[in-house]
Amino acid sequence: MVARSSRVTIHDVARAAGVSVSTVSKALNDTGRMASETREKIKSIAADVGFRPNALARSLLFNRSFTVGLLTNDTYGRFTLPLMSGISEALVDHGVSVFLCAIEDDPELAKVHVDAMLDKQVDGIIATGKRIDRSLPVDLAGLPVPVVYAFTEGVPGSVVLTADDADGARLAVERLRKVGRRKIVHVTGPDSFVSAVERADAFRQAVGAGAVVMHGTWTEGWGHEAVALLWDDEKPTPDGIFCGNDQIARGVVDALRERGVRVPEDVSIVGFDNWEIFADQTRPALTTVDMNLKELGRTAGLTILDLAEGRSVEAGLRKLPCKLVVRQSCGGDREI
Amino acid sequence: MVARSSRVTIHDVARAAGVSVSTVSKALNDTGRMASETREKIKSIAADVGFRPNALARSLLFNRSFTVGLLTNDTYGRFTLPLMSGISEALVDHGVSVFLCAIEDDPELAKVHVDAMLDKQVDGIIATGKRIDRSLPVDLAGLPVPVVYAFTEGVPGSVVLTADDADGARLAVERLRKVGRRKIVHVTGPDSFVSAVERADAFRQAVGAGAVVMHGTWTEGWGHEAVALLWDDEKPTPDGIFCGNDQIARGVVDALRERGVRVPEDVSIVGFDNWEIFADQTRPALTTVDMNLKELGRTAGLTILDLAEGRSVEAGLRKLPCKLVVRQSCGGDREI
DNA sequence: TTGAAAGCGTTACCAA
DNA sequence: TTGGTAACGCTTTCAA
Repeated sequence: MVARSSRVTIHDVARAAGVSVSTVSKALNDTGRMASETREKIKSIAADVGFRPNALARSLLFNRSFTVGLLTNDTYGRFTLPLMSGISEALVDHGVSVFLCAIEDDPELAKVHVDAMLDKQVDGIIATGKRIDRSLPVDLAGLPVPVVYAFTEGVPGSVVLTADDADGARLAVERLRKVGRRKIVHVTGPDSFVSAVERADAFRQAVGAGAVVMHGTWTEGWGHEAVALLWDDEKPTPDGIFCGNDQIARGVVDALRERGVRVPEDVSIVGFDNWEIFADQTRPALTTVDMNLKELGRTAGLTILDLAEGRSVEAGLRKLPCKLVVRQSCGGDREI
Repeated sequence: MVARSSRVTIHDVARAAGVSVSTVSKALNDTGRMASETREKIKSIAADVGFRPNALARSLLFNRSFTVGLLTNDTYGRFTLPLMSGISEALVDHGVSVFLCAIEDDPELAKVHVDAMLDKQVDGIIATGKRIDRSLPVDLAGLPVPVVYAFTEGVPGSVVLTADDADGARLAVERLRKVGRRKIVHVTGPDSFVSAVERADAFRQAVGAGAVVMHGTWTEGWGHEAVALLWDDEKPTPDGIFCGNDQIARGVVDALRERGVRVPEDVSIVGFDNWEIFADQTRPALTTVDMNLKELGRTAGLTILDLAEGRSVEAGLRKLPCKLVVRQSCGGDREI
């Protein structure tokens, strides 16, 4: 047995207006030719009875569901949420909604979700994760819908969007230089992360000969440890530290305070990520690199839309610029 | 003009199997009567050609989209993500997908999203937010689909799910008592939050006469300040502090360390939220109350499903129990 | 045991 | 200017 809808259909509008269903359709969609009087009358009646077309029926007809899937294994949502927000913002104007699927690192679960999305005829899938050099635990190649990878590894020949790590590193060094820092070191995460390596390379290039890069973990603890290594040494201490993320920066700032080293008077600190919960609560608040994840999301959304609507998009890795968010940890925030 | 699907339809299966469309449907759905040989043969052919029924078509027919909407104004996702994860986990087994809509505090945007969800015939809507005593900027009453409120204020007569704040407070005090603490104070957020008040009331009841509750902001800074107030006083200092969230707890722990007060040897600390990024990184790691948001999400998902499938659900506010996550800041983690 | 036909709600084509 | 009809992909009823 088939359930009955309790909602207002186009038939109801047609009956109320005393015209045919096709006339109503044409009136509401501003298609076809008809007396503008009739059109207006129908529109007003439709509004009165609260008619809204059933998107499922239209989707079936157009073979477009106005729906995209967002697949993520970033459980904690550090990257997914801003991305999601950008995607949604870009697509809502086009009437497109977003299915969010959290797949952890479970290939089975991932497959279930992908199948569910395909069954529901999503117009495209955006894949995202925690790092650019790891792929999701599911093969998205050869799907009957377009796929865009954002902040996760894509298959060869696919469209991949990510933040420009080198650009971020350059922004950080540039800022440290601008406030007069000359002995700058980089304290960052493991060199098994492509992001860490790209930032480190750009850092070395910007700082020049003798650039010091310290790889560790992405934690506050490593920030403390790095400060101990730098200050318990005989060598001269740095006057600027570029940290690979805001957690490390937080650790560095706390460790320096405990040693009586003033931030930003004695040492300037720049973080990475602009994770506001850390950046704002650190004393002093962190000047940090923002990866523009929301903008990345917006771009991903528009790209998947282009693809879904048959416009061609250049394949390959596209790096979007970062921006620097100035707070107090670097100094110069008042003068500049 | 109407676009053509490039996917395998039931017609393709019928053609390949040399039977009619209706026979294929019956075979695959295990309905109707037919030679089990035929049925198996059709099933195998369907699998071979990779047939998956178009969910849109079925939805249109059944008037069930196997889709629910999750509406949130919790931009930062502190509460939304675990909730979402629970919802998704509970519903994926039922073939239900989740539309996530972030609406900030924009009523216009909220309406756009709600309309989009209704157009897409969602089977129900779960509304969630940042606090139980504020409602979303959109009226969800009188919608043609069921609504469940989770962690946000609902309209009278609706189904509202939330964490049991009093239970959380009791768990915290119980733990502090268990490790031998006798002079316990509660440092928490503003008394304009119902959650803060409910926890404080339960705290007072558990601790008894002379219970000290200090209201402030939900920040690390307030944690520092509270410690200053408590320790710069002439009065005897507490040996246990129950904090209203993990950020306050972090501030308290840091402030105590700076004063040379040992945690947990001299003072035991219990936080609230189990926000892992704070709880884990605090030294010592925080023993804290977990609101079981994932479980709350699971319950919300199953509840909306009940409603969508016509089963009746008791209206009103339902409080789900919290749990204590033991780390090192309270002590007793090894003995007990 | 199988298949033709109607119908879910909508849009588009063509005839009136 | 308007309306009948077919079609989107599927399930179900009813007839063969």
